[in-house]
Amino acid sequence: MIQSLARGLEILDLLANAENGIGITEFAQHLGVDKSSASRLLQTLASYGYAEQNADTRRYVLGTRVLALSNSVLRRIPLRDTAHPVLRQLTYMTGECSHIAILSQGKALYIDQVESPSILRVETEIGTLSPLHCTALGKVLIAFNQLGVPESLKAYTPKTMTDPVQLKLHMELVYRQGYAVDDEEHVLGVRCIAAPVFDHRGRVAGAVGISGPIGRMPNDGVPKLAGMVMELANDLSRRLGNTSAT
Amino acid sequence: MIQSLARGLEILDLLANAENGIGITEFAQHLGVDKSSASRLLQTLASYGYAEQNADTRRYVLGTRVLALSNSVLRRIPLRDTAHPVLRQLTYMTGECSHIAILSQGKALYIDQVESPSILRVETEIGTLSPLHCTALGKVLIAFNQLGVPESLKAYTPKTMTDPVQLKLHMELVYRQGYAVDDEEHVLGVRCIAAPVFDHRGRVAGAVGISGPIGRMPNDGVPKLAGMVMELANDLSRRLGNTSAT
DNA sequence: TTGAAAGGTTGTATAATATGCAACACAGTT
DNA sequence: AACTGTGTTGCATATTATACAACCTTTCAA
Repeated sequence: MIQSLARGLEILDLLANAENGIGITEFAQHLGVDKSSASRLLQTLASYGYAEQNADTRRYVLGTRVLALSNSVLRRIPLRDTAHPVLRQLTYMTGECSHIAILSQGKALYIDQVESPSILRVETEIGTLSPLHCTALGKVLIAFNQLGVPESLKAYTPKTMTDPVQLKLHMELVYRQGYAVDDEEHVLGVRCIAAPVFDHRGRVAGAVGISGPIGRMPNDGVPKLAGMVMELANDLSRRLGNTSAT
Repeated sequence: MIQSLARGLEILDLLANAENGIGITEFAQHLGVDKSSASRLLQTLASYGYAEQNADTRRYVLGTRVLALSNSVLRRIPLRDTAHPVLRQLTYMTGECSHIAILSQGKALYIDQVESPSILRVETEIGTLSPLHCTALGKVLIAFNQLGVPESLKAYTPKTMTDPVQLKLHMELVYRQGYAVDDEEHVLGVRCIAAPVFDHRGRVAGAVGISGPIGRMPNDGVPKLAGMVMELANDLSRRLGNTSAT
Protein backbone atom coordinates (compact mmCIF):
# COMPACT_ATOMS: atom_id res chain seq x y z
CA MET A 1 0.00 0.00 0.00
CA ILE A 2 1.60 3.21 -1.11
CA GLN A 3 0.70 5.93 1.30
CA SER A 4 0.88 9.08 -0.78
CA LEU A 5 -1.03 7.48 -3.64
CA ALA A 6 -3.64 6.29 -1.15
CA ARG A 7 -3.94 9.83 0.14
CA GLY A 8 -4.38 11.15 -3.36
CA LEU A 9 -7.15 8.66 -4.02
CA GLU A 10 -8.82 9.60 -0.74
CA ILE A 11 -8.75 13.18 -1.94
CA LEU A 12 -10.55 12.12 -5.10
CA ASP A 13 -13.18 10.44 -2.94
CA LEU A 14 -13.59 13.61 -0.91
CA LEU A 15 -13.87 15.70 -4.06
CA ALA A 16 -16.48 13.37 -5.52
CA ASN A 17 -18.78 14.02 -2.58
CA ALA A 18 -18.19 17.74 -2.32
CA GLU A 19 -20.68 20.16 -3.77
CA ASN A 20 -18.81 23.42 -3.66
CA GLY A 21 -15.21 22.42 -3.70
CA ILE A 22 -12.85 21.83 -0.80
CA GLY A 23 -10.06 23.98 0.59
CA ILE A 24 -6.56 22.86 1.50
CA THR A 25 -7.13 23.14 5.22
CA GLU A 26 -10.15 20.87 5.04
CA PHE A 27 -8.19 18.27 3.10
CA ALA A 28 -5.44 18.38 5.68
CA GLN A 29 -7.93 17.82 8.49
CA HIS A 30 -9.68 14.95 6.75
CA LEU A 31 -6.44 13.21 5.90
CA GLY A 32 -4.70 13.98 9.16
CA VAL A 33 -1.70 15.56 7.48
CA ASP A 34 -0.13 18.97 7.46
CA LYS A 35 -1.64 21.48 5.09
CA SER A 36 1.64 21.72 3.25
CA SER A 37 1.36 18.07 2.35
CA ALA A 38 -2.24 18.51 1.33
CA SER A 39 -1.24 21.44 -0.84
CA ARG A 40 1.37 19.40 -2.65
CA LEU A 41 -0.94 16.45 -3.16
CA LEU A 42 -3.51 18.74 -4.70
CA GLN A 43 -0.90 20.35 -6.92
CA THR A 44 -0.01 16.94 -8.25
CA LEU A 45 -3.63 16.02 -8.86
CA ALA A 46 -4.21 19.36 -10.55
CA SER A 47 -1.19 19.00 -12.83
CA TYR A 48 -2.70 15.79 -14.17
CA GLY A 49 -6.16 17.31 -14.57
CA TYR A 50 -7.73 15.23 -11.82
CA ALA A 51 -8.40 18.33 -9.74
CA GLU A 52 -9.04 21.92 -10.67
CA GLN A 53 -8.49 24.94 -8.54
CA ASN A 54 -10.96 27.78 -8.68
CA ALA A 55 -8.85 30.86 -9.29
CA ASP A 56 -11.03 33.04 -7.06
CA THR A 57 -11.87 30.89 -4.08
CA ARG A 58 -8.72 28.75 -4.35
CA ARG A 59 -10.89 25.77 -3.54
CA TYR A 60 -10.48 22.55 -5.45
CA VAL A 61 -13.05 20.58 -7.45
CA LEU A 62 -12.73 17.38 -9.46
CA GLY A 63 -11.04 17.84 -12.81
CA THR A 64 -12.62 16.97 -16.11
CA ARG A 65 -9.94 14.35 -16.69
CA VAL A 66 -12.06 11.83 -14.87
CA LEU A 67 -14.66 11.93 -17.64
CA ALA A 68 -12.25 10.20 -19.98
CA LEU A 69 -11.77 7.48 -17.41
CA SER A 70 -15.43 6.68 -17.08
CA ASN A 71 -15.79 6.29 -20.83
CA SER A 72 -13.16 3.62 -20.66
CA VAL A 73 -15.08 1.74 -17.97
CA LEU A 74 -18.42 2.01 -19.73
CA ARG A 75 -16.88 0.73 -22.95
CA ARG A 76 -15.94 -2.45 -21.12
CA ILE A 77 -19.59 -3.19 -20.41
CA PRO A 78 -21.13 -4.00 -23.80
CA LEU A 79 -24.40 -4.88 -22.07
CA ARG A 80 -24.96 -1.16 -21.65
CA ASP A 81 -25.27 -0.39 -25.35
CA THR A 82 -27.70 -3.22 -25.94
CA ALA A 83 -29.71 -2.34 -22.87
CA HIS A 84 -30.33 1.34 -23.44
CA PRO A 85 -33.15 1.07 -26.00
CA VAL A 86 -34.78 -1.62 -23.86
CA LEU A 87 -34.69 0.69 -20.85
CA ARG A 88 -36.28 3.44 -22.92
CA GLN A 89 -39.03 1.05 -23.89
CA LEU A 90 -39.49 0.00 -20.28
CA THR A 91 -39.80 3.59 -19.10
CA TYR A 92 -42.17 4.31 -21.96
CA MET A 93 -44.40 1.39 -20.98
CA THR A 94 -44.37 1.89 -17.22
CA GLY A 95 -43.83 5.62 -16.93
CA GLU A 96 -41.23 4.94 -14.26
CA CYS A 97 -37.48 5.36 -14.13
CA SER A 98 -35.73 2.23 -15.34
CA HIS A 99 -32.21 1.06 -14.75
CA ILE A 100 -29.83 -1.80 -15.25
CA ALA A 101 -27.20 -3.07 -12.86
CA ILE A 102 -24.49 -5.70 -12.84
CA LEU A 103 -22.72 -7.46 -10.02
CA SER A 104 -19.52 -5.72 -9.00
CA GLN A 105 -17.55 -6.13 -5.81
CA GLY A 106 -20.46 -7.75 -4.04
CA LYS A 107 -22.70 -4.81 -4.81
CA ALA A 108 -25.13 -3.79 -7.52
CA LEU A 109 -23.44 -1.42 -9.95
CA TYR A 110 -25.86 0.80 -11.87
CA ILE A 111 -24.54 1.03 -15.40
CA ASP A 112 -27.38 2.80 -17.16
CA GLN A 113 -30.66 4.47 -16.45
CA VAL A 114 -33.55 6.18 -18.22
CA GLU A 115 -35.48 8.83 -16.36
CA SER A 116 -39.20 8.87 -15.90
CA PRO A 117 -41.00 11.66 -17.74
CA SER A 118 -42.85 12.46 -14.54
CA ILE A 119 -41.86 15.36 -12.31
CA LEU A 120 -41.87 13.13 -9.24
CA ARG A 121 -39.20 10.64 -10.00
CA VAL A 122 -36.42 8.60 -8.49
CA GLU A 123 -32.98 9.84 -9.44
CA THR A 124 -30.29 7.20 -9.69
CA GLU A 125 -26.78 7.93 -10.76
CA ILE A 126 -24.81 5.76 -13.08
CA GLY A 127 -21.87 4.26 -11.25
CA THR A 128 -23.66 3.99 -7.94
CA LEU A 129 -22.88 0.88 -5.93
CA SER A 130 -25.96 -0.23 -4.02
CA PRO A 131 -26.33 -3.00 -1.44
CA LEU A 132 -27.75 -6.26 -2.69
CA HIS A 133 -30.03 -7.31 0.13
CA CYS A 134 -32.42 -4.36 0.09
CA THR A 135 -32.78 -3.44 -3.59
CA ALA A 136 -34.81 -5.16 -6.25
CA LEU A 137 -31.90 -5.29 -8.66
CA GLY A 138 -29.62 -6.58 -5.92
CA LYS A 139 -32.04 -9.30 -4.86
CA VAL A 140 -32.25 -10.51 -8.43
CA LEU A 141 -28.47 -10.64 -8.62
CA ILE A 142 -28.28 -12.68 -5.41
CA ALA A 143 -31.10 -15.05 -6.28
CA PHE A 144 -30.10 -15.87 -9.84
CA ASN A 145 -26.37 -15.93 -9.25
CA GLN A 146 -27.07 -18.32 -6.37
CA LEU A 147 -25.01 -16.12 -4.09
CA GLY A 148 -24.83 -16.71 -0.38
CA VAL A 149 -26.55 -14.28 1.92
CA PRO A 150 -24.19 -12.11 4.00
CA GLU A 151 -24.13 -12.58 7.78
CA SER A 152 -24.87 -9.03 8.79
CA LEU A 153 -27.46 -7.05 6.89
CA LYS A 154 -27.52 -3.31 7.33
CA ALA A 155 -30.92 -1.72 7.89
CA TYR A 156 -31.54 1.28 5.67
CA THR A 157 -35.20 1.68 6.60
CA PRO A 158 -37.51 -0.01 9.12
CA LYS A 159 -38.61 -2.26 6.27
CA THR A 160 -35.14 -3.58 5.41
CA MET A 161 -34.81 -7.33 5.93
CA THR A 162 -32.03 -7.85 8.44
CA ASP A 163 -32.50 -11.54 9.20
CA PRO A 164 -30.30 -13.72 6.94
CA VAL A 165 -32.63 -16.68 7.31
CA GLN A 166 -35.66 -14.65 6.27
CA LEU A 167 -33.71 -13.18 3.36
CA LYS A 168 -32.62 -16.64 2.24
CA LEU A 169 -36.23 -17.79 2.06
CA HIS A 170 -37.12 -14.57 0.28
CA MET A 171 -34.42 -15.28 -2.31
CA GLU A 172 -36.05 -18.61 -3.09
CA LEU A 173 -39.33 -16.82 -3.67
CA VAL A 174 -37.59 -14.36 -5.98
CA TYR A 175 -36.05 -17.21 -7.91
CA ARG A 176 -39.39 -18.99 -8.27
CA GLN A 177 -41.45 -16.00 -9.32
CA GLY A 178 -38.76 -14.61 -11.64
CA TYR A 179 -38.69 -11.10 -10.26
CA ALA A 180 -37.89 -9.20 -7.08
CA VAL A 181 -39.58 -6.32 -5.32
CA ASP A 182 -37.93 -3.76 -3.06
CA ASP A 183 -40.69 -2.51 -0.81
CA GLU A 184 -39.20 0.67 0.70
CA GLU A 185 -36.37 -1.49 1.98
CA HIS A 186 -33.65 0.83 0.73
CA VAL A 187 -35.32 4.24 0.53
CA LEU A 188 -38.61 5.10 2.19
CA GLY A 189 -41.35 5.91 -0.26
CA VAL A 190 -39.66 4.11 -3.14
CA ARG A 191 -40.71 0.75 -4.50
CA CYS A 192 -38.71 -1.14 -7.14
CA ILE A 193 -39.28 -4.18 -9.32
CA ALA A 194 -36.50 -6.04 -11.11
CA ALA A 195 -35.90 -9.12 -13.24
CA PRO A 196 -32.78 -10.95 -14.41
CA VAL A 197 -31.06 -10.70 -17.79
CA PHE A 198 -29.16 -13.68 -19.18
CA ASP A 199 -26.39 -13.72 -21.75
CA HIS A 200 -25.86 -16.10 -24.66
CA ARG A 201 -24.33 -18.69 -22.37
CA GLY A 202 -27.26 -18.60 -20.00
CA ARG A 203 -25.32 -16.81 -17.28
CA VAL A 204 -26.73 -13.84 -15.37
CA ALA A 205 -25.58 -10.74 -17.23
CA GLY A 206 -27.35 -8.30 -14.94
CA ALA A 207 -30.71 -7.11 -13.76
CA VAL A 208 -33.15 -4.55 -15.12
CA GLY A 209 -35.82 -2.84 -13.12
CA ILE A 210 -37.99 0.16 -12.48
CA SER A 211 -38.40 2.34 -9.45
CA GLY A 212 -41.04 4.83 -8.52
CA PRO A 213 -42.90 6.42 -5.65
CA ILE A 214 -45.22 4.02 -3.79
CA GLY A 215 -48.13 6.26 -4.74
CA ARG A 216 -47.79 5.28 -8.36
CA MET A 217 -46.82 1.68 -7.66
CA PRO A 218 -49.49 0.30 -5.31
CA ASN A 219 -49.28 -3.27 -4.09
CA ASP A 220 -52.01 -4.52 -6.37
CA GLY A 221 -50.31 -2.98 -9.37
CA VAL A 222 -47.04 -4.84 -8.81
CA PRO A 223 -47.88 -8.07 -10.70
CA LYS A 224 -48.78 -6.18 -13.86
CA LEU A 225 -45.64 -4.02 -13.70
CA ALA A 226 -43.52 -7.06 -12.86
CA GLY A 227 -44.90 -8.69 -16.00
CA MET A 228 -43.66 -5.77 -18.07
CA VAL A 229 -40.26 -5.79 -16.39
CA MET A 230 -39.86 -9.51 -16.99
CA GLU A 231 -40.99 -9.15 -20.58
CA LEU A 232 -38.41 -6.47 -21.29
CA ALA A 233 -35.69 -8.30 -19.36
CA ASN A 234 -36.46 -11.33 -21.48
CA ASP A 235 -36.33 -9.15 -24.60
CA LEU A 236 -32.89 -7.96 -23.56
CA SER A 237 -31.72 -11.52 -22.94
CA ARG A 238 -32.80 -12.38 -26.46
CA ARG A 239 -30.85 -9.45 -27.84
CA LEU A 240 -27.81 -10.78 -26.02
CA GLY A 241 -28.15 -14.02 -27.94
CA ASN A 242 -29.83 -16.04 -25.25
CA THR A 243 -31.71 -18.75 -27.09
CA SER A 244 -33.85 -19.90 -24.18
CA ALA A 245 -35.43 -16.47 -24.00
CA THR A 246 -38.78 -16.53 -25.71
CA MET B 1 4.91 17.28 -7.21
CA ILE B 2 4.49 14.02 -5.36
CA GLN B 3 6.11 11.25 -7.33
CA SER B 4 4.22 8.17 -6.29
CA LEU B 5 0.87 9.91 -6.66
CA ALA B 6 1.94 11.13 -10.09
CA ARG B 7 2.84 7.57 -11.03
CA GLY B 8 -0.53 6.36 -9.85
CA LEU B 9 -2.28 8.95 -11.99
CA GLU B 10 -0.16 8.00 -14.98
CA ILE B 11 -1.31 4.44 -14.44
CA LEU B 12 -4.91 5.64 -14.60
CA ASP B 13 -4.12 7.33 -17.89
CA LEU B 14 -2.61 4.13 -19.23
CA LEU B 15 -5.62 2.13 -18.09
CA ALA B 16 -8.02 4.58 -19.71
CA ASN B 17 -6.45 3.93 -23.09
CA ALA B 18 -6.09 0.18 -22.75
CA GLU B 19 -8.58 -2.12 -24.35
CA ASN B 20 -7.74 -5.46 -22.81
CA GLY B 21 -6.11 -4.56 -19.56
CA ILE B 22 -2.44 -4.15 -18.75
CA GLY B 23 -0.03 -6.41 -16.92
CA ILE B 24 2.39 -5.44 -14.18
CA THR B 25 5.45 -5.81 -16.38
CA GLU B 26 4.00 -3.44 -18.95
CA PHE B 27 3.26 -0.84 -16.30
CA ALA B 28 6.80 -1.11 -15.01
CA GLN B 29 8.20 -0.54 -18.50
CA HIS B 30 5.95 2.42 -19.24
CA LEU B 31 6.72 4.10 -15.92
CA GLY B 32 10.38 3.19 -15.86
CA VAL B 33 10.17 1.53 -12.45
CA ASP B 34 10.74 -1.92 -11.10
CA LYS B 35 7.86 -4.34 -11.42
CA SER B 36 7.69 -4.64 -7.65
CA SER B 37 6.91 -0.95 -7.42
CA ALA B 38 4.35 -1.24 -10.19
CA SER B 39 2.76 -4.14 -8.37
CA ARG B 40 2.40 -2.12 -5.18
CA LEU B 41 1.03 0.91 -6.98
CA LEU B 42 -1.62 -1.24 -8.61
CA GLN B 43 -2.46 -2.89 -5.31
CA THR B 44 -3.12 0.52 -3.85
CA LEU B 45 -5.26 1.58 -6.79
CA ALA B 46 -7.15 -1.69 -6.60
CA SER B 47 -7.80 -1.37 -2.88
CA TYR B 48 -9.56 1.92 -3.55
CA GLY B 49 -11.53 0.55 -6.48
CA TYR B 50 -9.72 2.60 -9.10
CA ALA B 51 -8.28 -0.51 -10.70
CA GLU B 52 -9.53 -4.07 -10.90
CA GLN B 53 -7.51 -7.18 -11.44
CA ASN B 54 -8.87 -9.93 -13.60
CA ALA B 55 -8.58 -13.06 -11.50
CA ASP B 56 -7.68 -15.23 -14.50
CA THR B 57 -5.31 -13.13 -16.56
CA ARG B 58 -4.01 -11.07 -13.59
CA ARG B 59 -4.16 -8.05 -15.85
CA TYR B 60 -5.56 -4.79 -14.56
CA VAL B 61 -8.42 -2.67 -15.91
CA LEU B 62 -9.94 0.56 -14.66
CA GLY B 63 -12.19 0.14 -11.64
CA THR B 64 -15.81 1.16 -11.51
CA ARG B 65 -15.01 3.70 -8.82
CA VAL B 66 -14.26 6.24 -11.53
CA LEU B 67 -17.91 6.27 -12.55
CA ALA B 68 -18.82 7.99 -9.31
CA LEU B 69 -16.17 10.61 -10.03
CA SER B 70 -17.51 11.47 -13.43
CA ASN B 71 -21.03 11.86 -12.06
CA SER B 72 -19.65 14.44 -9.70
CA VAL B 73 -18.06 16.38 -12.55
CA LEU B 74 -21.15 16.25 -14.72
CA ARG B 75 -23.29 17.50 -11.85
CA ARG B 76 -21.16 20.61 -11.75
CA ILE B 77 -22.20 21.45 -15.29
CA PRO B 78 -25.92 22.29 -15.08
CA LEU B 79 -25.90 23.22 -18.76
CA ARG B 80 -25.83 19.53 -19.50
CA ASP B 81 -29.26 18.75 -18.07
CA THR B 82 -30.89 21.61 -19.89
CA ALA B 83 -29.11 20.77 -23.09
CA HIS B 84 -29.94 17.10 -23.43
CA PRO B 85 -33.53 17.40 -24.73
CA VAL B 86 -32.39 20.11 -27.12
CA LEU B 87 -29.69 17.81 -28.47
CA ARG B 88 -32.26 15.07 -28.95
CA GLN B 89 -34.42 17.50 -30.91
CA LEU B 90 -31.43 18.56 -32.98
CA THR B 91 -30.54 14.98 -33.84
CA TYR B 92 -34.18 14.29 -34.62
CA MET B 93 -34.36 17.24 -37.03
CA THR B 94 -31.02 16.75 -38.75
CA GLY B 95 -30.54 12.99 -38.45
CA GLU B 96 -26.96 13.64 -37.41
CA CYS B 97 -25.08 13.16 -34.16
CA SER B 98 -25.30 16.28 -32.01
CA HIS B 99 -23.12 17.41 -29.15
CA ILE B 100 -22.45 20.23 -26.77
CA ALA B 101 -19.09 21.47 -25.56
CA ILE B 102 -17.81 24.05 -23.13
CA LEU B 103 -14.46 25.80 -22.88
CA SER B 104 -12.09 24.02 -20.53
CA GLN B 105 -8.32 24.40 -20.27
CA GLY B 106 -8.12 26.06 -23.66
CA LYS B 107 -9.87 23.15 -25.31
CA ALA B 108 -13.40 22.16 -26.21
CA LEU B 109 -14.76 19.76 -23.61
CA TYR B 110 -17.60 17.57 -24.86
CA ILE B 111 -20.12 17.31 -22.04
CA ASP B 112 -23.00 15.60 -23.78
CA GLN B 113 -23.94 13.96 -27.03
CA VAL B 114 -26.86 12.29 -28.78
CA GLU B 115 -26.12 9.67 -31.37
CA SER B 116 -27.48 9.68 -34.87
CA PRO B 117 -29.95 6.90 -35.62
CA SER B 118 -28.00 6.15 -38.80
CA ILE B 119 -25.60 3.23 -39.01
CA LEU B 120 -22.89 5.45 -40.43
CA ARG B 121 -22.27 7.91 -37.66
CA VAL B 122 -19.63 9.92 -35.90
CA GLU B 123 -18.85 8.64 -32.44
CA THR B 124 -17.78 11.23 -29.92
CA GLU B 125 -17.10 10.44 -26.33
CA ILE B 126 -18.21 12.58 -23.46
CA GLY B 127 -15.20 14.05 -21.69
CA THR B 128 -13.12 14.35 -24.82
CA LEU B 129 -10.96 17.45 -25.03
CA SER B 130 -10.71 18.62 -28.63
CA PRO B 131 -8.59 21.39 -30.14
CA LEU B 132 -10.37 24.67 -30.76
CA HIS B 133 -8.94 25.75 -34.10
CA CYS B 134 -10.11 22.84 -36.21
CA THR B 135 -13.51 21.91 -34.81
CA ALA B 136 -16.81 23.66 -35.35
CA LEU B 137 -17.57 23.75 -31.63
CA GLY B 138 -14.09 25.02 -30.90
CA LYS B 139 -14.26 27.76 -33.51
CA VAL B 140 -17.52 28.97 -32.01
CA LEU B 141 -15.92 29.05 -28.57
CA ILE B 142 -12.99 31.09 -29.90
CA ALA B 143 -15.06 33.51 -31.95
CA PHE B 144 -17.75 34.31 -29.38
CA ASN B 145 -15.47 34.33 -26.36
CA GLN B 146 -13.26 36.72 -28.32
CA LEU B 147 -10.28 34.49 -27.60
CA GLY B 148 -6.92 35.11 -29.17
CA VAL B 149 -5.71 32.69 -31.80
CA PRO B 150 -2.76 30.49 -30.72
CA GLU B 151 0.59 30.98 -32.47
CA SER B 152 1.12 27.44 -33.59
CA LEU B 153 -1.76 25.47 -35.01
CA LYS B 154 -1.42 21.74 -35.29
CA ALA B 155 -2.53 20.20 -38.59
CA TYR B 156 -4.78 17.18 -38.12
CA THR B 157 -5.68 16.82 -41.80
CA PRO B 158 -4.52 18.53 -45.00
CA LYS B 159 -7.54 20.83 -44.62
CA THR B 160 -6.67 22.10 -41.13
CA MET B 161 -6.04 25.85 -41.04
CA THR B 162 -2.53 26.33 -39.74
CA ASP B 163 -2.05 30.01 -40.48
CA PRO B 164 -3.02 32.16 -37.47
CA VAL B 165 -3.76 35.16 -39.69
CA GLN B 166 -6.10 33.17 -41.88
CA LEU B 167 -7.78 31.66 -38.81
CA LYS B 168 -8.24 35.11 -37.28
CA LEU B 169 -10.09 36.29 -40.38
CA HIS B 170 -12.08 33.09 -40.36
CA MET B 171 -13.12 33.77 -36.75
CA GLU B 172 -14.55 37.12 -37.79
CA LEU B 173 -16.60 35.35 -40.43
CA VAL B 174 -17.85 32.86 -37.83
CA TYR B 175 -18.82 35.72 -35.55
CA ARG B 176 -20.70 37.54 -38.31
CA GLN B 177 -22.61 34.56 -39.65
CA GLY B 178 -23.38 33.15 -36.21
CA TYR B 179 -22.13 29.64 -36.84
CA ALA B 180 -18.97 27.73 -37.64
CA VAL B 181 -18.21 24.86 -39.99
CA ASP B 182 -15.47 22.30 -39.62
CA ASP B 183 -14.78 21.09 -43.11
CA GLU B 184 -12.77 17.90 -42.56
CA GLU B 185 -10.29 19.99 -40.62
CA HIS B 186 -10.14 17.64 -37.66
CA VAL B 187 -11.11 14.27 -39.10
CA LEU B 188 -11.17 13.45 -42.80
CA GLY B 189 -14.64 12.68 -44.07
CA VAL B 190 -16.39 14.44 -41.20
CA ARG B 191 -18.08 17.81 -41.46
CA CYS B 192 -19.44 19.67 -38.42
CA ILE B 193 -21.63 22.72 -37.89
CA ALA B 194 -21.90 24.54 -34.55
CA ALA B 195 -23.48 27.62 -33.00
CA PRO B 196 -23.05 29.43 -29.67
CA VAL B 197 -25.23 29.14 -26.58
CA PHE B 198 -25.56 32.13 -24.23
CA ASP B 199 -26.52 32.10 -20.57
CA HIS B 200 -28.83 34.48 -18.71
CA ARG B 201 -26.09 37.07 -18.40
CA GLY B 202 -25.36 37.00 -22.10
CA ARG B 203 -22.09 35.18 -21.69
CA VAL B 204 -21.05 32.24 -23.85
CA ALA B 205 -22.17 29.11 -21.99
CA GLY B 206 -20.99 26.69 -24.66
CA ALA B 207 -21.52 25.56 -28.19
CA VAL B 208 -23.88 23.02 -29.73
CA GLY B 209 -23.36 21.35 -33.05
CA ILE B 210 -23.84 18.38 -35.30
CA SER B 211 -21.37 16.19 -37.13
CA GLY B 212 -21.80 13.75 -39.92
CA PRO B 213 -20.13 12.18 -42.91
CA ILE B 214 -19.58 14.59 -45.80
CA GLY B 215 -21.76 12.40 -47.96
CA ARG B 216 -24.82 13.36 -45.94
CA MET B 217 -23.72 16.94 -45.38
CA PRO B 218 -22.89 18.37 -48.82
CA ASN B 219 -21.71 21.93 -49.17
CA ASP B 220 -24.99 23.23 -50.51
CA GLY B 221 -26.85 21.67 -47.61
CA VAL B 222 -24.82 23.48 -44.97
CA PRO B 223 -26.86 26.72 -44.80
CA LYS B 224 -30.08 24.86 -44.11
CA LEU B 225 -28.50 22.65 -41.45
CA ALA B 226 -26.74 25.67 -39.95
CA GLY B 227 -30.14 27.32 -39.67
CA MET B 228 -31.41 24.39 -37.64
CA VAL B 229 -28.34 24.35 -35.42
CA MET B 230 -28.66 28.07 -34.74
CA GLU B 231 -32.36 27.71 -34.07
CA LEU B 232 -31.79 24.99 -31.48
CA ALA B 233 -28.81 26.80 -29.96
CA ASN B 234 -31.03 29.83 -29.62
CA ASP B 235 -33.71 27.67 -28.07
CA LEU B 236 -31.21 26.42 -25.52
CA SER B 237 -30.11 29.98 -24.75
CA ARG B 238 -33.71 30.86 -24.03
CA ARG B 239 -34.03 27.90 -21.70
CA LEU B 240 -30.98 29.18 -19.85
CA GLY B 241 -32.82 32.43 -19.23
CA ASN B 242 -31.21 34.46 -21.95
CA THR B 243 -33.70 37.20 -22.73
CA SER B 244 -32.15 38.37 -25.96
CA ALA B 245 -32.77 34.94 -27.46
CA THR B 246 -35.85 35.05 -29.60
C1' DT C 1 7.29 -35.60 -16.65
C1' DT C 2 10.57 -32.34 -16.55
C1' DG C 3 12.58 -28.01 -17.38
C1' DA C 4 12.61 -23.41 -18.72
C1' DA C 5 10.46 -19.07 -19.34
C1' DA C 6 7.36 -15.40 -18.29
C1' DG C 7 4.64 -12.84 -15.21
C1' DG C 8 3.39 -11.55 -10.55
C1' DT C 9 4.10 -11.01 -5.43
C1' DT C 10 6.67 -10.42 -1.07
C1' DG C 11 10.86 -9.46 2.17
C1' DT C 12 14.43 -6.27 3.11
C1' DA C 13 18.21 -2.66 3.21
C1' DT C 14 18.96 1.62 1.51
C1' DA C 15 18.49 5.75 -0.77
C1' DA C 16 15.17 8.75 -2.22
C1' DT C 17 11.25 11.47 -1.01
C1' DA C 18 7.28 12.84 1.43
C1' DT C 19 6.53 15.08 5.63
C1' DG C 20 6.04 18.59 9.38
C1' DC C 21 7.67 22.80 10.88
C1' DA C 22 8.34 27.44 10.17
C1' DA C 23 8.23 31.46 7.48
C1' DC C 24 5.92 33.93 4.10
C1' DA C 25 2.20 35.89 1.21
C1' DC C 26 -2.39 37.40 0.67
C1' DA C 27 -7.30 38.49 1.58
C1' DG C 28 -10.90 39.58 4.41
C1' DT C 29 -12.41 41.34 9.28
C1' DT C 30 -12.41 43.72 13.45
C1' DA D 1 -3.34 48.69 11.75
C1' DA D 2 -3.57 44.49 13.83
C1' DC D 3 -5.73 40.15 13.42
C1' DT D 4 -7.44 35.87 11.55
C1' DG D 5 -7.89 32.45 8.23
C1' DT D 6 -6.10 30.32 4.10
C1' DG D 7 -2.72 28.69 0.79
C1' DT D 8 2.22 28.22 -0.80
C1' DT D 9 7.29 27.53 -0.43
C1' DG D 10 12.09 26.30 1.79
C1' DC D 11 14.39 23.04 4.36
C1' DA D 12 16.11 19.30 7.59
C1' DT D 13 14.82 14.92 8.94
C1' DA D 14 12.57 10.74 9.38
C1' DT D 15 9.48 8.12 6.97
C1' DT D 16 8.63 5.46 2.98
C1' DA D 17 8.98 4.21 -1.67
C1' DT D 18 12.21 1.82 -4.24
C1' DA D 19 15.27 -1.68 -6.47
C1' DC D 20 17.12 -5.99 -5.85
C1' DA D 21 16.57 -10.60 -5.06
C1' DA D 22 14.10 -14.60 -3.87
C1' DC D 23 9.97 -16.95 -4.41
C1' DC D 24 5.55 -18.48 -6.35
C1' DT D 25 2.47 -19.81 -10.23
C1' DT D 26 1.25 -20.63 -14.72
C1' DT D 27 2.38 -21.73 -19.44
C1' DC D 28 4.64 -24.04 -22.98
C1' DA D 29 7.91 -27.12 -25.16
C1' DA D 30 11.00 -30.79 -25.11
